[in-house]
Amino acid sequence: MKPSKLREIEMSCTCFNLRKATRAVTAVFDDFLAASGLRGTQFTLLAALYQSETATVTRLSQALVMDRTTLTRNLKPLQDQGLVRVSPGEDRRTRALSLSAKGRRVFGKAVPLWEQAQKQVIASLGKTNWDGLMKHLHLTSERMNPY
Amino acid sequence: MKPSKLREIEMSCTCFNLRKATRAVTAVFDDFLAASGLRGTQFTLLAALYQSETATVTRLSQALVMDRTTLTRNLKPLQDQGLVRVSPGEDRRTRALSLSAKGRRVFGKAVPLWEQAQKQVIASLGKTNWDGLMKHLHLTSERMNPY
DNA sequence: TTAAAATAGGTGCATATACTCTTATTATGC
DNA sequence: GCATAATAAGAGTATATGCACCTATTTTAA
Repeated sequence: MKPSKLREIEMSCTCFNLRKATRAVTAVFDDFLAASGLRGTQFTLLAALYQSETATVTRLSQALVMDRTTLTRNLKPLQDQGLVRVSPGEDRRTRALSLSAKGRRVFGKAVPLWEQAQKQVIASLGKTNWDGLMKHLHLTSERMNPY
Repeated sequence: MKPSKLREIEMSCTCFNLRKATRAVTAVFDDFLAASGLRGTQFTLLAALYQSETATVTRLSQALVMDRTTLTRNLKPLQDQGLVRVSPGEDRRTRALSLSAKGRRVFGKAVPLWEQAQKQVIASLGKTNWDGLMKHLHLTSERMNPY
């Protein structure tokens, strides 16, 4: 295998370059959100639960387009910190997910931090490039997902 | 907090949308590469090691722009499978990383599978959109990374 | 030359991701 | 009404990610 070929793989691999960019952006969000005690991923979960009256694990995982079992694990630390409550659902199979008062408080404090992170990322890229990035990310999620 | 605000967070969060797209694309690559026994991330590591004569953990982590300790953990299963060899380096501090014969063989078999995955992703997005995605990902990595 | 700083690397801990398998419960078809 | 399908969720296992901390070396500077 030629060296040029290998450089091409690194430059052109959609998976690698997505993961690399995700690592970088996640670090920015985690830094800004640190003061709230939340990670970027956790902020998303709280945001999704903030208004929902009817969240269950399966429904939420579908809404966020993530694996159900991944969501279960991601909810664990939020439960442990008392931010998310898990109560009996409509069914004896289902569990209702909701934010606790503390969860709402923490999320409320985190929103301005999230806005700062978002602002910094947009400023770093320039608005036009950021718009382009988001457009392509939305398209990618749409076209890839078998859901 | 208004529902519209929350929907906006989900639609506009750079971190969430990057992670979501990454999950989707990673699944495609992992599926195609499954026959080789490699994950997308592992394929990248083997590609980087394929030609390198002077790889060490730190140098490779810098080349791939990933945390050094993450790389250490990611190399572990490849070592265990006998694909990557770790030998004494120039220093008594450093360790030299290289592909074993088996590692080269497995990587060689995986390349066409990677090409299929890549082709499918490009086809799903359309070449123009894929070009746009990659351009924005490269830009994002450049602008975000403090390295 | 030797104490301090820099470098290379690993571990502990915690979270993020997802496949497979299992259990419990509900819904369906006959 | 009951056997079977489908649904909801958790556990086991494995990889991916990165911070804080630690050890072992090498380099540098006084």
